[in-house]
Amino acid sequence: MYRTHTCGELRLSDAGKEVTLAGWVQTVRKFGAITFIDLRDRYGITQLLIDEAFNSLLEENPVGREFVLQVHGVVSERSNKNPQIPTGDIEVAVQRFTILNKSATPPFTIQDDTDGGEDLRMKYRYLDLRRNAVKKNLELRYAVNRAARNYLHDHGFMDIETPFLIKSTPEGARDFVVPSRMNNGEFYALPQSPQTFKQLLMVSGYDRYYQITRCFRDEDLRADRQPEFTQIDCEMCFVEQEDILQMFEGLVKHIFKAVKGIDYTDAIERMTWEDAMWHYGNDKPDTRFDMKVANMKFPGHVFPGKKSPLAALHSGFRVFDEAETVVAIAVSGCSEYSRKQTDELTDWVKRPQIGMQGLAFIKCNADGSFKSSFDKFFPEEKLSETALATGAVPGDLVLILAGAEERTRKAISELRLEMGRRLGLRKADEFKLLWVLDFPLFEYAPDENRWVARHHPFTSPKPADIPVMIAHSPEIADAGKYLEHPYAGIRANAYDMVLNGNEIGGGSIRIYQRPLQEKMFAALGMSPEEANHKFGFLLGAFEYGAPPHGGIAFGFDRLCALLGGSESIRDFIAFPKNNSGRDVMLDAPATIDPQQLEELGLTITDFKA
RNA sequence: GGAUCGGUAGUUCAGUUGGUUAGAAUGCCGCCCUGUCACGGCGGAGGUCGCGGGUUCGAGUCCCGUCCGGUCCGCCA
Repeated sequence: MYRTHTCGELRLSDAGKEVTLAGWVQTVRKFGAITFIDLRDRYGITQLLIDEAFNSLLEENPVGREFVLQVHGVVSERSNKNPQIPTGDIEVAVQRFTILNKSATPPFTIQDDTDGGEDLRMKYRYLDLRRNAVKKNLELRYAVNRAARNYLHDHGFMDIETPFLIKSTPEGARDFVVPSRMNNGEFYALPQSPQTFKQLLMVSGYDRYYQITRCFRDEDLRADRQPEFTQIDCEMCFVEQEDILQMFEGLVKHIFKAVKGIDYTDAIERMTWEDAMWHYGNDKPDTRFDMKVANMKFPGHVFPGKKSPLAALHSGFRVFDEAETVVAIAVSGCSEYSRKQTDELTDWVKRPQIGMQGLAFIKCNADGSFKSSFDKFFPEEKLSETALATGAVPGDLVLILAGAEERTRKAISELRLEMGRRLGLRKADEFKLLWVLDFPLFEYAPDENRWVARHHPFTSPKPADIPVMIAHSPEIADAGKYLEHPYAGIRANAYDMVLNGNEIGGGSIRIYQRPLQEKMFAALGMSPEEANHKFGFLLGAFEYGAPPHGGIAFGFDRLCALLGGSESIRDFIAFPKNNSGRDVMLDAPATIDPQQLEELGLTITDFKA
């Protein structure tokens, strides 16, 4: 037996016990004749005391950081206690120890506030994982996993594994591709999600399915995007949208309670996609703070039901008059911004990533007067009218952006988030959930001049919009007027769950009837032959009693990161890839032997050796 | 595919207008220290300034290229 106790469990009540511990050396503190060693394992740190009588042991067997020790000794009360650690009342007076393994000096310190940079920590990830900070994240991940499984199990969901070696479908993200040795010249693809399999399981009658499983997408990465990532993937039979919303609202609340101890008792707020775009310029708004977007001017067909408060306003200010869209936000308490500060904000919106030409502003002074960056074009009552539309009060700074609809709306959304951040309105310990509903079913792809599925091609339209889809063909005569095509107004039976401005889950009620699925493929520009080649198995399954069904998938890594208060998902994945999709520890991807290539019937024609 | 920031001691970083021998902290090594827990004190070792080219009397510093890493845009049904 290597140990009788872990390094995290001994307390004052254990004083006098003879124990054996095993672990890693955190630090060695030497004081002439006596030496303290902090011994660490997954469970904590226990101080070892090697006193005068045993000091020769240490001289004969020098011990350094990260050495693996087995020690035998007696638990004793410390004369100087350390209230900062759970084992701080005791120490183990060592009588004998064994160096189970030596360690080279680690390239960075194994501490909460390590001196190691990201790159180095990834290269030596097995050392990084010894750090408390990373360990806490993996523990949180496991807690979320367990909470999800418990909830889903309790609600009759069954975990069923689906294959990783499947067929490539060029719709959507790029596939990772795996060559087949036994079928030369042919390739598997790794799943972007188990989507079609879970739908087939519904056809098979497994009416509540879940899987916490890996998905693969060969697209460029971000702090919150990895080429392989984990989803909590769920599907249910005989459900409508409302059933799904209820069930998974419950799941997320259960996770909050189990993992963070948070009672999220309010019903999760719901918002249509159109309202999200209208009020926040964004389909995943951060609703922790208000600062809603005021729409001064916009093309009517984007928001057919909306009226702009200042649509009729003719300012004589060309920046506004010639813009497709004018939007504004009121930033609380910032009317005293200096020229330097407003210039800095202007530079911020001019950055290529935002891409605005400039920034107009109105200072709503405390005395009720207004001062704007475009005073000579606007009489004061129009400034007041504009400010009023944003809900500004004296002391506020109204920021106005003008330009092309899509870009401007995106920019005001970014500006809103940035101002929210600067004003400290995006608190890491506050959690605000939101359902976004009624997404458009289709999106227009200008470069291909066709409709693409905004969610995926298995998403059902809103029942009310199905006749529109069936009645019209997808052809777009004038690409510039695609918004006037009936398909632009078709809404999807789809829903996203948003947490603090991050999409953490999304799903839909699926199409389950062959004719409608065929119509959908046709709407996406797929010929019947093509549809049959790619998705014949699904169309076939729909011939044999497919039940109504729908589901949702949560981004597990991202959910964990958000619950852990981090923007980056890397520290919540044991062995993540870097920004270029490389595993710097394994140095993967890598070339393979010519023999392997030959077996696979592959020739590399163009690569930088 | 694009933008942007960075690459200097094992590590994290500083390095002025281009100017003598490139610094700090930490880690590492040695000596001292009987109550530390970020121990402390003294001493020491440690550098191809990512790589290649250019400008210059002179380059860590300026220019061009390239590689690596971070962040973002495009992309991610």
